[in-house]
Amino acid sequence: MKTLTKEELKKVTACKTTRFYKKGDIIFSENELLHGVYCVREGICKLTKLSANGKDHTVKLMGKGELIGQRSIISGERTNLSAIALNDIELCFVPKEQILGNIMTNQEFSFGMLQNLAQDLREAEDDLINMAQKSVRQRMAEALIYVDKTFGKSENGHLNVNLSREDYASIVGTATESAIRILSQFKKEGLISTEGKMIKIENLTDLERVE
Amino acid sequence: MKTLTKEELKKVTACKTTRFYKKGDIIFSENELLHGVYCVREGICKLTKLSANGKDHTVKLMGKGELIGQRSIISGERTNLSAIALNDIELCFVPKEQILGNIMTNQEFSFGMLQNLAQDLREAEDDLINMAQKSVRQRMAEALIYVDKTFGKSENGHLNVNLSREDYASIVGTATESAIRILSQFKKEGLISTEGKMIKIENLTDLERVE
DNA sequence: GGTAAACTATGATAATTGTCATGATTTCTG
DNA sequence: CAGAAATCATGACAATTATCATAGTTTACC
Repeated sequence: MKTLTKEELKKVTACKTTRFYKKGDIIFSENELLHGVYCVREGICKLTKLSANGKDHTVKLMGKGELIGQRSIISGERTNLSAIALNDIELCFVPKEQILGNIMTNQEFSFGMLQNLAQDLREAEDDLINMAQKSVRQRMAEALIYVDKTFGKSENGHLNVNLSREDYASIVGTATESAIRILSQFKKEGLISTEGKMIKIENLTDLERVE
Repeated sequence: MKTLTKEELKKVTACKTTRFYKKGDIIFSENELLHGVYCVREGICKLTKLSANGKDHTVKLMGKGELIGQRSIISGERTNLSAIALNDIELCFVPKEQILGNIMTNQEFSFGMLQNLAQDLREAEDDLINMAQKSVRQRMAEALIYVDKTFGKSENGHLNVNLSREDYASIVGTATESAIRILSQFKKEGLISTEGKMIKIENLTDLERVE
């Protein structure tokens, strides 16, 4: 957004609206036509896809400042993922006309968008390869590290984002029971500790070494 | 490329060069800085990533008309994948200055690029979810259908692209032995037939239904 | 055309992960 | 605060997939 001129920014500000969602609310579902993009102001949401067996897989967690729905707006296709609030969140909605207009008239904005997508693509490819080549145990360790690095921890050291075991299973791509089992193992091994559903990383170095 | 003006096209044509590679040749490796993008003129190549255990995973097969390396050029990062020729191929190389120049001056070209990346991103996300949620058997069936749909078959019905069992294993994300076993099963079930390493799809309908 | 190298095939077995069942905790809500 | 609902935990077992071993086939090349 920082690539827009003052004039353009004024227009965007004029037409953007703020929306609030509660934990568990669906921002949009798979196979919808979006009318704009969302930017996360506060809170966290997940992008997921439902599978045939009723489970869903979490492709990405989105935090403050991240754009949701840009891919669909650019390609003009329906959404391939759904977006669901993981806690109470505040989004700012910008109509697609605004986005597409700026893309066609402001090269810098357009290039910024290109870089965003390039980054997302790289991440998706890396995730694909992790999924293909790493064990559930290793992917779980990486998921914990990812949540830690991306969303930080509170004063007492617990991960800021409170995900259920089911959420972790959905990120890692495994059964909920397997996720629980592995987290229990990590606890026994002293890699993490838990307090209710809150998780604290106790030994990052060894967690990074998990194989 | 069709979004360029005559003038711009003339410039691209002036600086582009044609390169030939033999089967197995490395076009570029992981973690390289690219000086331009490649467009496939003839033949097929694969984009792969090596894992810790020495196996590699194939992210995508690239055929005639497809662009390679655009992500790296746009993000300015090193490559995350390597590109390897699957048969004798002809590529046309365009220096990055040309591409970046056109992105900054031609909105239509830039938008076309955006749509390319959006498409790639969608495919990568879909692949990721397939990897997470489908069985090896199902992914193998889909790989065969993909190769059939994308690269077609010869007069006698065999798949045009001749991939080794190891190549299939790398696409599906499994051990070579598992890939061989599953193809043998498919053969017994009458879904496919083979002649040497050439594969013919005998029953597409049932292959699509594999679970 | 023969030989080495690469690839395909298949069995036996082990490791990983999923599924089902059941109970303990925690969290939510009135 | 109590009861219900959701979540977490763990065992037993089944299914899937990987690994190792070994042999047959095809392909490439001198």
